[in-house]
Amino acid sequence: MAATLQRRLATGNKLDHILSCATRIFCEKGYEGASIRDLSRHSGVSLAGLYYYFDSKEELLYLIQKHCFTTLLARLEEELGSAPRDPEAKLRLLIRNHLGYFLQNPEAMKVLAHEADSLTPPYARQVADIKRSYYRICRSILDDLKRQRKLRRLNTRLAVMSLYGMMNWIYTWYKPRLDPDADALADHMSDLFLGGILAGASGSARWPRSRNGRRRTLAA
Amino acid sequence: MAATLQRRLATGNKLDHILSCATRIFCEKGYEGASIRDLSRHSGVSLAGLYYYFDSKEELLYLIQKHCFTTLLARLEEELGSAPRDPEAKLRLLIRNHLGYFLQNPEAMKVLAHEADSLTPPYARQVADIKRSYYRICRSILDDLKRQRKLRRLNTRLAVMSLYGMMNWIYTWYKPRLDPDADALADHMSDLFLGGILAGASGSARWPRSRNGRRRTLAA
DNA sequence: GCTGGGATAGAACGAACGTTCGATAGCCTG
DNA sequence: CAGGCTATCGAACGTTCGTTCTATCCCAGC
Repeated sequence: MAATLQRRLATGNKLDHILSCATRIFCEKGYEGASIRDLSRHSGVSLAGLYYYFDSKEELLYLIQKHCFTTLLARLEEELGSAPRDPEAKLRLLIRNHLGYFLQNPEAMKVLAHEADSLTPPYARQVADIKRSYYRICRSILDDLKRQRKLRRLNTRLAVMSLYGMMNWIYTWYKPRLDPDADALADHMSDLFLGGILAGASGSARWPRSRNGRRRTLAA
Repeated sequence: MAATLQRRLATGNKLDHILSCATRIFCEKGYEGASIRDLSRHSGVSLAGLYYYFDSKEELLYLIQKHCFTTLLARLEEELGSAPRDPEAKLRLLIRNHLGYFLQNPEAMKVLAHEADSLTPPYARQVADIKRSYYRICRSILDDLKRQRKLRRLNTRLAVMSLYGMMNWIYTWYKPRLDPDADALADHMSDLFLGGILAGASGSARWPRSRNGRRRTLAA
C-alpha cells in the first residue's frame, strides 16, 4: 500500500474520478452487488488499469468512507471552533452541517450510511475512529445541554442515536423535488429533536402515561 | 411458483427452518454477500435440496420481508382496532408495536431495514404495497393529531419519516445488555417525538431562531 | 409387492467475480 | 539514444456464484 502512495499524489485527478464513479455505483447497487467490471465500464478505465490506482475493491470503499467522514468532521470542527456558542446553538449547527453535507452528496451519503458494516478490521478500524470522534462531539454537546437545562432524566446516548436515526435515514426517502432543502430540513429536525428533549425537562405528566404507567425512557 | 404452493403447505416446518436460517445469514452478510451455499451449510439442507422449497434466492428475501411486514401490520391493525383511542394514544401504540416487534426479531429487523431496496420489481411491488399500508396508517394518525391539536405548521410527511428514522436506525446501534428494553425505548421515542411535534404548536419562539432567521421546517 | 410421487442430494453448468500477469506505449533523464 | 519509470491494457487465472440435471430414497395407496 505504501508503494501506491506516491502514485496517488501525482495522479490525484484520475483517482478522484474513479472514486466518484465508484461512489455512484456503490450507491446504486450496493458494495457487494457492484463489480469492478461495472466500475471499469462507467469510468472508462480498463479492468486491469483500475488496479494501478487502488489495491482492492475494499480499499476503494475505505477511501470513499474515510474521505467523506473526514470532510464531514473537519467542517464541523471548523464551524464549532469559529465562535463560542451555547449547547443548543452548537447542536443546531451540527444538524445543519450534517444534513448540508449529506444532501450535497447524496450518493456518498448512502454509501456511508448503508455500507457502514461492509469493511473488515484493517480498514474498518480507521473509519470507526473518525466516527467515534464525531459521536463524541455530538454526545458532549448533549451532555452540556443536559447540564445547562438540568435535564436529569435525559439518556444522552439514546438521544444521540435517535438524532442519528432521524438524520441518517434520510437517504431512504428524500426526494429533492418534493422535500424541503437542507437548511429547512435541518430546522425541522432541530426543532423536533430539541422540542422533544426539552419537553421532558419538567418531569410533569404532560401526556397520558404509557400503558404500563411508567415513564422510564428518558431516565439514564 | 404455483406448483410449489401445495408443497409448501404440506412442508411448512422445513421452509420455516430455512427461512429462519436465511434471515440470520442475510442479517450477518447482507443479501448480496450471502450465498446459497452458506444457507446450505447452516441449514443442513443440500444445495440442490434447497431449491425444492423456493425458486430463487430473491424469492427467499421476498418471503422473509413479506412475512415480517405482514405480521407487523397485522399486529398493528389488531391493536388499533381493539379500542377507539385518541391520536396520541394511537401513535404511542404504533411506536410500541413497531419497536416491540423489531427488538423481538432483531435479525429480521435488519433484513427489513437494510435490504429494503434489494428486491426487483415483481417482488418489490408486493412488499411495497404492504409498506404503503403501514405508512398510510402512521400518516393518518399524524394527520388526526395535527387536526386535533391545530398544529398548522406540521409537515406530516417529514414527521413520519423522522419517526421512521428514529425507529429503524435502531438496528445499527442497539445493544440488549446496554440499552433499555423495547417498552422503555418506545416510551423514550414517543416522548421525544411527541414532545417535538407538540412543542411547535404555539408558534412562539421558544428557542433562538436559526441562523437565517426563519422557521420554515414545520411548515408544510 | 408394486408403483408413483414427495423429498433429497451429488455433480455439474455457464457465468461472473476479484485479481494478476505480461506486454506495450509514452515520456523524462542521463 | 539508451534506460527506466509511469500509465495503461488484453488476456487470463482460479474461485465462487445461482441454478439445474439426474438419480436416488422413502413411504402411502393400490
